[in-house]
Amino acid sequence: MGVLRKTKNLERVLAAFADEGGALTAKAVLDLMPSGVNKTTVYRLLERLKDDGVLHSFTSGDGVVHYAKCHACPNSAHVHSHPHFQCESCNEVTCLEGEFPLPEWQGIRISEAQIFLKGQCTNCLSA
Amino acid sequence: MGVLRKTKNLERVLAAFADEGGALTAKAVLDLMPSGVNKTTVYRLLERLKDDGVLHSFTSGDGVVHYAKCHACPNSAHVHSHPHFQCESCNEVTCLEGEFPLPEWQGIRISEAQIFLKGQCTNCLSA
DNA sequence: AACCTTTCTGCAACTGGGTTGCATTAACTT
DNA sequence: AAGTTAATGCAACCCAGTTGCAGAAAGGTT
Repeated sequence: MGVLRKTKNLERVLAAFADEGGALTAKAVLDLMPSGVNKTTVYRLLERLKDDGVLHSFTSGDGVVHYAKCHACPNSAHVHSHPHFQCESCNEVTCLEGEFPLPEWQGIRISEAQIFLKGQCTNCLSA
Repeated sequence: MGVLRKTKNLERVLAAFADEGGALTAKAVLDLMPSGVNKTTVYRLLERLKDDGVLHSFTSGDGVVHYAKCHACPNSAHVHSHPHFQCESCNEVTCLEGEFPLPEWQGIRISEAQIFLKGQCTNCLSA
């Protein structure tokens, strides 16, 4: 599929991710849209942007799907085994840069790791 | 809360986890119960067993909640930062023994890690 | 045994996130 | 401006999980 037309709603979604450095849930994106925009539209836009490699999605520890911009993603290899992090104080969810060293485990072969960390972010630590 | 009475359903749930070494979803447990048992009952039993420290729950990479027996859990300290693993061939979900070394990241303090790995399990590798 | 109390269970209704089909509207092409 | 096709809104739906309540089963007491 992918995005083919530059609509108002598409620009608004992109603007939302441009402003926010972190990750957003579908509901958070919907709340940022003007009232009247349907949730189906938001879900479809997020899905399309994912297909296009503009966004990637991941699931936070409590099962909520988050979307974030793809920074250094060569469109060819979308690995996204980088960890995601949620601050327990401000609840902000962010992508941590850099790949995570895949752990070794005997007897099994690991091909993919989804790592979700919780703790205190820089801002909240110094506050 | 916690479990107070030894009912048929409770024994059936415990039996399900005794047979399966791995983790089960609420739906999987419900499917193992005799027809007529209500899903609400299963959800409540799982919740109670969690409160009692018999089971722990975690979310797989795609946001599905799984339950598994607590092996070496001192009832006092339920950390469960051990990784969970899903075989991409047989789809079995298991707990990997041993704690995972919490990664270091500069600027933030990490207090909790949820790690979900995918790959090939021992059985499927040798098959 | 019968009786009483409390927990457990089933039911139905509901919530919340997400999806689908279809008719309408808006974007791009010519 | 007209035609094509994508994007949108809407309503209805699916699925996992929750809630309130009435009735059934456990366990204790006599």
